[in-house]
Amino acid sequence: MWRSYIESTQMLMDRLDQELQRDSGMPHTYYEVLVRLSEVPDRRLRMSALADRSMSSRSRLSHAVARLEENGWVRREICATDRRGQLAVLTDAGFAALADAAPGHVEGVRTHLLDSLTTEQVRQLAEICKVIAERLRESGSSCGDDENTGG
Amino acid sequence: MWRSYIESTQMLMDRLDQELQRDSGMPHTYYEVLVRLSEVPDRRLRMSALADRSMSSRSRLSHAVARLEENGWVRREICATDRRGQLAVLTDAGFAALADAAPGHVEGVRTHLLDSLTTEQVRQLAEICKVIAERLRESGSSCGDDENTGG
DNA sequence: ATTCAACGGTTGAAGATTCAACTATCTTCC
DNA sequence: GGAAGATAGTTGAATCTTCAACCGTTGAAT
Repeated sequence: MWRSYIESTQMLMDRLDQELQRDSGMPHTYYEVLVRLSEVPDRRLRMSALADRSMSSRSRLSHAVARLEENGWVRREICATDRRGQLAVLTDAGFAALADAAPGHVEGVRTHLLDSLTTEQVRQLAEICKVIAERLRESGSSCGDDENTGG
Repeated sequence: MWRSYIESTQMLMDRLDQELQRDSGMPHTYYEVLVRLSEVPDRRLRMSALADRSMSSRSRLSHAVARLEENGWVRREICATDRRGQLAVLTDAGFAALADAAPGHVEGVRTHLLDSLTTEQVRQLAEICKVIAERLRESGSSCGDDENTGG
């Protein structure tokens, strides 16, 4: 069963990543970043909040935003209330790029995942994934990169 | 539902990868390569067969085996029947490294995945994953890297 | 006000993955 | 035998991820 899990997950993600890369020139993880930003009021989010929502380590996000910034899809702003903070802001160009990439990606998800399953199975999978994520979050002493408390 | 899928998958894999890296100094993909080799008679496999079984692109495997070879865990042999072919052979040191890493990894899978689910859910997930993988394999015009027919 | 630990985020190097050539061998067909 | 094309696998460059160290800021205790 674990074997099946690895297999299907790896293949599915590789496929979607490939399609997304081909169609929009960005990896799936970067696409996720844009998505999360697009869903939030003002299309801006603190780096750490964005990292959490996109299941990314802080340093990964830092690099990712750096690249998205080069593309003109995201812009950084300094946080007013906390001078350590940075806001990642989705630009209009970024929103456009997302709007451009989304339909194809959604279609891919449908084709490669949803269409393979019965309605009942989709329901089951949703429940299963929810439980797994919750458990991982509970037991999750570390989700980011630098969790070192000792100095 | 897709959201949950991404979330749980990403978190689960990241976690297991992290644990495996910490405990055995190798990423999950490399671990997979060793596993597949260990399961096969003579512990040796053609590169392409190994790539298929470990859900890896050919070039990824090539790099992976190069590194595993540096570690002394895998060795290459020339294929007798096809001089283009290479055999990847699991060394004794490689088998030992695998035997050393396996229990912790299995425990991780149990803790982070199986223990979160009911018996029924495990059964459901197995079926779901099987279907997804099958579908992807059917529709899979490209699993490797160089699928170019023109040249 | 000063000190010190914790927080928020970045950076550079090392490791891993992808992409697009590329070499060498094998197969097919004439 | 020889040309054309398909196969097996490798390589280097570019990209992405991780790891560990780092800097500046904030919060809390004194």
